[in-house]
Amino acid sequence: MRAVQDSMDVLHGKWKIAVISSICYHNKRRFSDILNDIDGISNRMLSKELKELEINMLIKRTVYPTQPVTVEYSLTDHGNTLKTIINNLKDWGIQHRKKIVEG
Amino acid sequence: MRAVQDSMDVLHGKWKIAVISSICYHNKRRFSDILNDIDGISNRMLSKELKELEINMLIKRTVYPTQPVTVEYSLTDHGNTLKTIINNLKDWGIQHRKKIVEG
DNA sequence: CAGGATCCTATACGATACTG
DNA sequence: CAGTATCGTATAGGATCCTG
Repeated sequence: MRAVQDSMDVLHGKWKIAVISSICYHNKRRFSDILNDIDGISNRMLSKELKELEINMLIKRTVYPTQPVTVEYSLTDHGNTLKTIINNLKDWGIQHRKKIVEG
Repeated sequence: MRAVQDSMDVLHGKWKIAVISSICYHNKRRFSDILNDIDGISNRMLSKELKELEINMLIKRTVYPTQPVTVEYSLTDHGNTLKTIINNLKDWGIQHRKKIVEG
């Protein structure tokens, strides 16, 4: 039970899983790209979520010294282990929507 | 991506998964029992979470006409389909904790 | 481009007291 | 027992503007 909470401590918030999914799907992804991928997210929140994900070692931030700088986000090996959960959540979400619509 | 969000819409909040886990583990569970199972939850929040879970058809509320009334909560068939996800989250939480501790 | 700073609102959550 | 009502605080999140 505590273990489940440990997971949720990392995945909480409105956008965290969407951010991970975006990076995961594209392998590498830039700030502005993720901003476009996720409908409704603000730069403030994206910045905040990315920072938290990095602290939790789920994503890696790479800076290239271009002008202006280029920043790429990618999943760490540890972050990649979330794929199963994300897929499960996706499958269950589809099931659930069907269930709710059917009544 | 939308599907993942559909799942999170149902599982959001500080206690939802803990409540489901409590009921799931015991098969049937009463209000005061869940209150004791989950460390830190208030009756107000438990009431709120149970109501939302019932609206989303994940749990079933059964009232027995004793004096005072007895109320039992159990998972619906649909609620039971969450077991996989909860187990995944549990396993991942353990992995993650290990990772964080190791550095 | 990749954010940071600021301000503001909404909601989540907690504590406590009360009721059929 | 199984909640509801009320109140107060904290945090999440949104909008906008600014900067190296």
